[in-house]
Amino acid sequence: MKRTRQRAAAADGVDGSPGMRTTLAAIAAQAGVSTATVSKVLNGRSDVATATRDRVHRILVESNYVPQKRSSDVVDLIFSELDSPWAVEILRGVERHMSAHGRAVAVSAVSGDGPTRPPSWTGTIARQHPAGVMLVTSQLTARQWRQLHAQGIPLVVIDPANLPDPELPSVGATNWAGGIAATEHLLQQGHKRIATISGPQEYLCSRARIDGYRHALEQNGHRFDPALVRWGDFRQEGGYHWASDLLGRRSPPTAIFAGNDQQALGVYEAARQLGLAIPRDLSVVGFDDLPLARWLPPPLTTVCQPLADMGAMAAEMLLRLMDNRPLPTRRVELATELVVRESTAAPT
Amino acid sequence: MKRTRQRAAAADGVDGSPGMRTTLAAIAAQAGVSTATVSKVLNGRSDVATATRDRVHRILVESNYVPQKRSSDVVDLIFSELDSPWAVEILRGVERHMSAHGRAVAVSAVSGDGPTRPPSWTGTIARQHPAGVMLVTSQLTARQWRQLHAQGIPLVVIDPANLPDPELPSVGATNWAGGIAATEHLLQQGHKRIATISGPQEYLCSRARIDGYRHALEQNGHRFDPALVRWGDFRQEGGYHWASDLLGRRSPPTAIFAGNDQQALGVYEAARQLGLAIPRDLSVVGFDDLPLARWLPPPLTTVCQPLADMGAMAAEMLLRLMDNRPLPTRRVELATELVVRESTAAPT
DNA sequence: CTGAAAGCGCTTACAG
DNA sequence: CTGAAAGCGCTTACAG
Repeated sequence: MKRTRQRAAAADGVDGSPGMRTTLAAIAAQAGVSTATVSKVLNGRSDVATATRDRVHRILVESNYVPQKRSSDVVDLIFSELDSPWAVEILRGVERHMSAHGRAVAVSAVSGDGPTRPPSWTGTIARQHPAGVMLVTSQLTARQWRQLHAQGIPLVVIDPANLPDPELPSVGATNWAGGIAATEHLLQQGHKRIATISGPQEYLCSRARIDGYRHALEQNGHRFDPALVRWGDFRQEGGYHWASDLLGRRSPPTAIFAGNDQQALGVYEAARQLGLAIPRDLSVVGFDDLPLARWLPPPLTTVCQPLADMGAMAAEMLLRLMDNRPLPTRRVELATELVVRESTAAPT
Repeated sequence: MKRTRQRAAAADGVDGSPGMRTTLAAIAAQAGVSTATVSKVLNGRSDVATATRDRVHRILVESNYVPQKRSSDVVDLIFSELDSPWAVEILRGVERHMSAHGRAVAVSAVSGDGPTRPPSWTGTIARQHPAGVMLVTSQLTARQWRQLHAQGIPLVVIDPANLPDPELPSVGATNWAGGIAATEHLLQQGHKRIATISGPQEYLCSRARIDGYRHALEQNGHRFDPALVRWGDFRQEGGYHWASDLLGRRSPPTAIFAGNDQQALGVYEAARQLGLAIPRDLSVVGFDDLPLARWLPPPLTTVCQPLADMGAMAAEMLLRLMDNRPLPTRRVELATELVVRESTAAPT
């Protein structure tokens, strides 16, 4: 008798109330079959009638059923793309902090933030029931967050692409301040025509960097000229494409704030093809300070974004959420810092 | 009665026979306590006498006890360092193939192949009981392999640092052929003093590349000069250090085969500081063909190593091992290919 | 502090 | 094809 309450709660699991896992017995009850049959369906045995199998299968999917086991110590780290040195920096910070706390980090990529991403990706995550989830530079609708939240899966976003909900814990960097620092550095060197190539327009960090650029210009009595602004893709290709475009103008910029280090590489290539020397003919500022930045010829002046620290901070926040420990704050922004190297100089 | 055999097998589990997991009941029997007590120790309850707790704990550790649960669908991908764009390329291939087969990839770094690595790291892995393990550029002693093997944990090595056992499945690239291709390309352009900076001397891939370099020289009637060979660290720093050294010689090389792309970046920097233009004053060849290679000023001539494909291939091999499906071969080497760009030219 | 016993979620050999 | 029943590894409320 003493177990009655618990039993009832388990049966309720089907309704998907947060934190309560659906049991095989609940599925069986709903399908009107025995637990043995549900077990067979789950294990792909052949001795189940097709009609029965289909019905059970449908209910299994609808109920987001996951076999119970002691909660895993695996935490998901989900990138939208797994294709840049940028990603390793975040991963390194996350891995270091999580492994120090006995957690494994499962890395995955949900290809493309756009239409290639399956609409139900958050559902897929929820069905795996990880101990916690970290999402990197990802679009997340309020609905998707609710879906994860309802399953009781702790979630932290790193470098959020948008801000769907002020309650959603996230870690970013001071992108706006970084945009200001980059632009003011160029202004101080005497540049008048400073162009910028930012990231995708729909990313928060792209917009913040552009706004910082604009703020610095206007604070210093310069006009913000939309003709000198391009939205890129945060890849070498985008930097190359738009730098070629900007440098082909009648009065080309003398400096380009490249939005990130990878785009700066593209700007270097565009300049090289046009026979422009950096920094003599063109100054370039990046963003991120990837390990390779100091090794480029010439070493890249860039805004350091502490990616590994952001990863570690997000990991710590997630651990707190997983243990129901309080979060000092939901939204953390780590400081960026300008690192002056040899890709910037006074215009000639 | 029908369960008797199974029961006995479970009890035998304590002896660590491959594939058989130790049960809590077996631990209890060995410790001379009830299963309830072992369970309490496992769950850190306080109502266990210290002496009992210690004894149970010792047996738990000795027996490599892992609570049973349906075998996880997580596969471990273990790097010795998680600090280079090189690592993401492998990770991308592994992740793509594994996620297509419903497996999650847990990434970790065992810091340092050397003394900083805990001697028992393979024991740590064994204790987690992952569904499978992939090790990247890692030293593995025969003893360590046996430890994992005894636990019945499938293992594949990517870019093995050494070859402890011909039975150990591994995926590499044709490093020797790549070394030849790089060197012959430079010879064909007319270079006579070709230096090389390889990776750490204890890595198989470093030695294979050097041997290819030597082979190409001797095949073409050139003398192999040890004074033109350096063992690096596969990082920018090593390339920079040894290129500075080589270029400071009385008769400096006119070309450097840099061992990998990151070291090529260091060579670029050394050349830049000495005022040498690439390729006019110095030709440089890399190895790997990281995505950034084509974006360097000038774009780097390099030997393409299909890192993502190597990751995917290793993933496929591991999946086969996990399912007890046959492996066509234990040792796979994917082809490397020279990619000629703008960092090489005839000496002037 | 300990363990017998009841219980949990799930699986399986077998009777029908 | 189905499910009652026995079983598995593990946990827990409770009696001693």
